[in-house]
Amino acid sequence: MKYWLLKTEPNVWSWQDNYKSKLHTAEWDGVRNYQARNNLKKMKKNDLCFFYHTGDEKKIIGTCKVVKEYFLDKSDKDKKFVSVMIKNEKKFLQPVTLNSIKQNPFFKDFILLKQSRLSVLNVDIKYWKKICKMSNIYQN
DNA sequence: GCCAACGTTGGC
DNA sequence: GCCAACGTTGGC
Repeated sequence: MKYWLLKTEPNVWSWQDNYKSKLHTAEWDGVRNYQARNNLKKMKKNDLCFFYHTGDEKKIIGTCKVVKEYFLDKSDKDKKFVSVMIKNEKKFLQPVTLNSIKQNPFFKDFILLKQSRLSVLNVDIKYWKKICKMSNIYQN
């Protein structure tokens, strides 16, 4: 089981938009960066992802689950990029802000901070657990 | 709105 | 294949 982080500009596609979709499930499309695409291709069914809002928000809103592994992104005419299907899981009681992550030295090697332009990235389990604690969703 | 950090494109 | 010029992302 792997953990990921998916970035989106909430004006374009938000947590709420995804939640309003049938079965809270929607296609994660529009990725046009090869490194991000390669990460999409590594995602397995039931892997979990953080749902991150960029722009004015810059915070992790909640978690979602990969319910369908990668397939061709129909919005890409050149057929080079792929999508996955994701389903909303848990909305954080307390969204975890980029700022709070940056403040904590624990996260100094987190890819989120090192490659600010990468929109689909792997999350080490130690960061996953720590962020879940900060969100007040999970007890441990 | 600016700009750093990347990515991409196209001339050579 | 190099790299200058240009385009994009996303944090500030």
